[in-house]
Amino acid sequence: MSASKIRNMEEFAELSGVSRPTVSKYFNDPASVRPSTRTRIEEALERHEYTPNIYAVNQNRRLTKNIGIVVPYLADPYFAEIARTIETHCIDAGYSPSLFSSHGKQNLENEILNTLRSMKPAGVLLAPLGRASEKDVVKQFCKDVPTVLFDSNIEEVGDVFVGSDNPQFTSLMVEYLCRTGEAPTFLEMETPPNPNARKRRLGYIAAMKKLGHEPHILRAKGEGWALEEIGRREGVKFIENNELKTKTVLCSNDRLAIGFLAACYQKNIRVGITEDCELRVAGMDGHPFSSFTCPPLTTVSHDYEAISERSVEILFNMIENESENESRMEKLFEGKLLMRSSA
Amino acid sequence: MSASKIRNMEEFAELSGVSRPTVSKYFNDPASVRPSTRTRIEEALERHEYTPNIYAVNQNRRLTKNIGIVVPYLADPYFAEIARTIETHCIDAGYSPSLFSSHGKQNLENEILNTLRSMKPAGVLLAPLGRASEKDVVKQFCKDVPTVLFDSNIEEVGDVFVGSDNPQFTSLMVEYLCRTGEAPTFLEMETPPNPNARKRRLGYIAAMKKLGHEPHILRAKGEGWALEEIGRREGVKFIENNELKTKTVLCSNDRLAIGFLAACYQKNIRVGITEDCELRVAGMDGHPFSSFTCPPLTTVSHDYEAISERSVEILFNMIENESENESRMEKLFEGKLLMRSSA
DNA sequence: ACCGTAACTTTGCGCGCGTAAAATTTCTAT
DNA sequence: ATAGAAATTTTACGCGCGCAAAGTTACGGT
Repeated sequence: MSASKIRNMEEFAELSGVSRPTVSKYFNDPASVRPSTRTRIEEALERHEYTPNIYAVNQNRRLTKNIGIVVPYLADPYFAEIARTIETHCIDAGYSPSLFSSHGKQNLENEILNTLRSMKPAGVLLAPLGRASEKDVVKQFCKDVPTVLFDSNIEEVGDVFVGSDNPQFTSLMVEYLCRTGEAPTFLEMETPPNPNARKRRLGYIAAMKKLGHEPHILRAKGEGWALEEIGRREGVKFIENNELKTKTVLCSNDRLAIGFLAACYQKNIRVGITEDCELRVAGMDGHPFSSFTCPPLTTVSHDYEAISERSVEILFNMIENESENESRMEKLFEGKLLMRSSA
Repeated sequence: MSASKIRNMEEFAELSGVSRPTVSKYFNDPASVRPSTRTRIEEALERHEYTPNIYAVNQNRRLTKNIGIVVPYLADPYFAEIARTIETHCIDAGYSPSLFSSHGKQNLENEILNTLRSMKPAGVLLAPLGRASEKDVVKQFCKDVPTVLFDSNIEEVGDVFVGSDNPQFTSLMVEYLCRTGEAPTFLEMETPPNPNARKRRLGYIAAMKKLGHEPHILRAKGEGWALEEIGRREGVKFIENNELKTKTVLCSNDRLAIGFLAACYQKNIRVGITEDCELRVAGMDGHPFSSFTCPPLTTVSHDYEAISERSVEILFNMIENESENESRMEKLFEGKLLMRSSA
């Protein structure tokens, strides 16, 4: 708000009639200086527009106020959504979040971890690529930097994992599907990009056996993160080859389900729970777009809010307590069944 | 790769048998030191694992190597996709991109611009909120920092805008729709979150008149970025109130169209171009999910690659040439018609 | 072999700020 | 009012590195 721009804290301190270190103290915690002093600084601040140089600040602070957020694939609205929530929580707590996406590539994930390391962040929230992650690299990173793993668990890596209870997802959905109709066939990726898929498959098998049904699994070929495309392409094949043994299909995740719905449409198969429908299709994740498919997708939703809130909370605890890493901690949240009209 | 970790450039210089400033020079441009010197440094680098402190570097450099990327809403796959492409281009050019999302909120956009300013970035690629942006704030920012505006234009703000030719989008689509069937009704937001919508409406009106049709516009009520939800909710209303005067609907953007398709499904209206369909629906944007709707959405796609590549290219030019801001420059790209089965 | 120039390396300084220790002020209890 | 403790402010130093100027080395022409 002033004509004269301040160059540094020294100058600003002079203008506000306080010594520089006091000003420094004020910026680190306004409540830590005497009210009268604080007022003088804040009045000067209104007149003179000054912000401490973040680079100088970060160079000298033992620990920066930066928080790294890493997701495997930001173009996936699920991650975009959860990143958004986490980001907001960090800002509210007075930290500066930096968002990174691995874009599904291992080498990029490694590079990001290196960049992050050199940022000396107070902590990092990392959703690893999973299967494609270089386990040793991630492990070492977790040792160097306070890190909370989320979404995708890597065995024995890091001190904390926060995510969803995948077996619960499947058993919940399988029970629902069996209760309301025919037992489901399971559709998944042959080589899933992340380890949650495996847990879901095992959960499916367990749930089916428990209910006295024979598991039946369909494996879609394909690599990478273009799950919808894979779901459609492989879905068409399965339909054409008549490999759908049942009238109910449970997809390992919503994006696959969205692709599979497109396949059904293409092959003129009516999906839904009404009389005139031939097939029921369900997904898992509670993908932001799952309520706009035709028909709207029945799915099990992550507890987005709880996962992101808890991740951040735990990370802040780690930061403040310099956490003695006792035993590895896993915090899992249950999913919620979203009954819509596809199954 | 070593046991002893290096504390600073001084130490590393000693270990590599070169003076510190020479090492500094090497890190700024490895080619700027004598080959023999370079070899010595690189050999030491293999033995000792050292990275310059980015904060110290950025504090002292006239200009950092940081590039800011700001999008209005990262949970929108369109922006996620374009951000991803831009990010990659920046990295390839040796810069460090930082990604920010305004999450549709003006105050967040302003905060981000402030953060960015204090990061002393070499340049910024900014997709402003548009209507919701605080014009003066953005304008001032563009004066302070080399900035390329993309996606959403703000009149007289900044030196460069790169985006799509919205009128061309609509005229292309209107012509196609009229050629292949009934002239379209236009469905848009009553209060669109960004200014492209206005250009599209005007483009629609112009194209319709040119072809001798009376424009007909439907306005969906609602605020914010939940476009699919608005498209569905309002779509249902329009259908129930019988406000669709024609058998063809052109939506102002794909997300609205996706919502509208859901509305049609809900109201049991068959959408498509085959005999048995009652309605044709088209969108605009080439949204990543538009090919997985049921039916797959006919739309006009942005030239994502061209827009992101050109934006970055222009920004780098501005950075290198300290560009004398001649006249304001606008670079518009044409859209490509994606004929699918919804219209 | 010698000199001049270009290319490179070294010297020396300063960037803007955090922070420990010293000096000062403020507050509390008598 | 006053000593002593507590809270705050000041002094003094260092962080790790970029950069300009000075010094040194390499190289080509004669």
